[in-house]
Amino acid sequence: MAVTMNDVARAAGVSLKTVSNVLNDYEFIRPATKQRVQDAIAELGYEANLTARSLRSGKTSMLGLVLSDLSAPYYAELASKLMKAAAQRGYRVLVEQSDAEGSVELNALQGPFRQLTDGLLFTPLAIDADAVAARVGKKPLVMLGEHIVDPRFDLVTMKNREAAAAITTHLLSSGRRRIAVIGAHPGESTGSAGLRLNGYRTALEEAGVPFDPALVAPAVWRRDNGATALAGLLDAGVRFDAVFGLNDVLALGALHELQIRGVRVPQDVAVAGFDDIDEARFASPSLTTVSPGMDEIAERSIGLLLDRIAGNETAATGVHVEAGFELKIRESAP
Amino acid sequence: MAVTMNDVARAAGVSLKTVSNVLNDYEFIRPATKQRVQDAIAELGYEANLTARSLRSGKTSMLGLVLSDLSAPYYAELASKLMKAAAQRGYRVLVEQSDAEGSVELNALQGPFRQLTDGLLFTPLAIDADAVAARVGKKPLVMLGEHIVDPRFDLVTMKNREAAAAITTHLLSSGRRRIAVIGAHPGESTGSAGLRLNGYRTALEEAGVPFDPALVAPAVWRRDNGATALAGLLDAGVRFDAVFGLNDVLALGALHELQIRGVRVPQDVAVAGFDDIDEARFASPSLTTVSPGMDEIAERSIGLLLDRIAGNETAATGVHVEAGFELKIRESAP
DNA sequence: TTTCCGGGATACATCGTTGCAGAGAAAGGC
DNA sequence: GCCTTTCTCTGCAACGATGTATCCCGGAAA
Repeated sequence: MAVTMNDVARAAGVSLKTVSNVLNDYEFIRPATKQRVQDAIAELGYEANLTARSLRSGKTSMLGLVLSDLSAPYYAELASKLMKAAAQRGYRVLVEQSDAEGSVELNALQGPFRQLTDGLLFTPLAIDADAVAARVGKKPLVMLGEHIVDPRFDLVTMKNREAAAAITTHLLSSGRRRIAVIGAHPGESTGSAGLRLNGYRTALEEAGVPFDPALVAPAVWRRDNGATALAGLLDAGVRFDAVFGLNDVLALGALHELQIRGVRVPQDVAVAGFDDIDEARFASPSLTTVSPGMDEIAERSIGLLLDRIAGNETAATGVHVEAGFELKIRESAP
Repeated sequence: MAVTMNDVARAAGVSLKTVSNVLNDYEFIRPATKQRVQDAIAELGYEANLTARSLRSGKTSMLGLVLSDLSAPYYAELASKLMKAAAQRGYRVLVEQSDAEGSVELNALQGPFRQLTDGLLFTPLAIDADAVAARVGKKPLVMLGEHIVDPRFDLVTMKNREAAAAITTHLLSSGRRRIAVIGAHPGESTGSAGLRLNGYRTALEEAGVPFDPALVAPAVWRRDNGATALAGLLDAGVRFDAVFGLNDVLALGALHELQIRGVRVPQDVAVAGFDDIDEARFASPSLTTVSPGMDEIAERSIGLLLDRIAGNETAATGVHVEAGFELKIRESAP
């Protein structure tokens, strides 16, 4: 049996509630009493039972993080930073992998997962705003990413359009004119893929370069798909002098395929990505990409969520935060 | 207020305890009663309160996973697989990042983190077996990795020595004679670094190739350190025709540095790694490495831990499991 | 001296479950 | 027809903490 508050109370010769008061920094306790209780706690090695505390208080000190796949480098790095930011403020993060399955996402909103957490960081991929709205209870929820942009929800995101436009402009300014895009999600206009593609088109337009749909290859955002999508373009005889992978793993997969085929990077084809995962810096050649301000995203989203939980943030409508971005010009597209 | 068992009981016209019995699949309930309770549950949208259940039962249905850094690809992939394996059996995984800090590791063994979980998957890096033994309570703990190999603890690991020897032999068999090693941890003999280095030396010995300490570069296992360590060797004028990174990110960092310096891989220098992270397949050139059976490790460690929790595994001494390995011969060292 | 006030401590109920013990009814054995 | 066993369901206590209400006491005010 573990040591309980009762044991401490007995040892200190005070009531149960006084021990509780000491632990919760209640204002009016005589210093001597407080000391006695603290000594007893130290002596017995008492540790508060978090489960009991949760039951009574209704708080768990855990935040939920729903994402598709923790093994994707972007999510792994993000999760790591979120956990550190949360830990600094006394919270833990419980991760749920959805595999982009709608059913999992829905369950995360109302099932046991929700119960275990005081608030949710949610990266929806399969469900839409109304589905979320219908199921989200009164517990705070902050959207991450851009699949759902809706005034009803708090949102922390990045400048997808602007950053994609900036990197496209960079490619254009180095003389590239036929820039293939890998990782489009046809029909999508709000998600990351849609916004980044939009940024790409905006940049082309500004530069007066015509948009060629043949250059756009759809792909689910995984490394292997980056390679196959690029292979598809080459095999179809599409000609291009640059590749913009809508995220880094796609770009790296494409880079790999180019090198297999003996296409020189950046001489024959320049390659750019998006995310600036650790790996991008050390690819061969190193990958030109966009750093979307992951540190800022982690800090702000944890901050916003905790403000909602504490009731410090009271905006009736969703707060939208956009982190800044930074181009990382490297060897693959100088 | 959420719907409680009491509400369900009232709605179904049975006692609180009967509802509990239905939920816990108690044997002796009339089908009609069971049905009535289930209907009431469905109608009211009742969901069991996990916190209350935990308090009463002493189980949380969560497993703890302690590792140094979730953003390291190997750990990210492992965590992802562990979470999936656990989810299949009705458990969640709560991750704690230790940053290889002893204090964090110790706290994970006894603090709140331990309380929140029914069992621990532990990758110790900073503390030793006695420190663990002194603090580990009665809750099950399974060691992952090889920093601590001790008959007192359950352990799921990989064939570090054998696999490292196999890949070294592969390099030797392709004619390489001076194989640099990156990522050694001086003075360590039991951890992954120590065992893999040991395997390397064994293979050299068997092949009758002399061991040259100058070829061994220490490095903490991160990509950037792989690059700097390799640069150090080159700058020191050490000559070699192959590089064995003790894990993949080290090898990839080294690969990057080689390419910056214009060293051709594999023509001038072959490169091999260890872990077979997703990235290895798509590096340029693709990375020869060892797949350490991560799926098996994930399955077996979750299985073992849950067996301990359920009391199905009763061996008084630690159970040691070693997953099989497989060489992945790719372009960087054909 | 009495009254009032606020600091300092306490008792009790409560959060929503599950374990234990037991009650009542039906079924089986002689 | 009685006793035992099996089934079905119930009530109460308990898990370990916190919120509310209350009580006691010493000093200030009347």
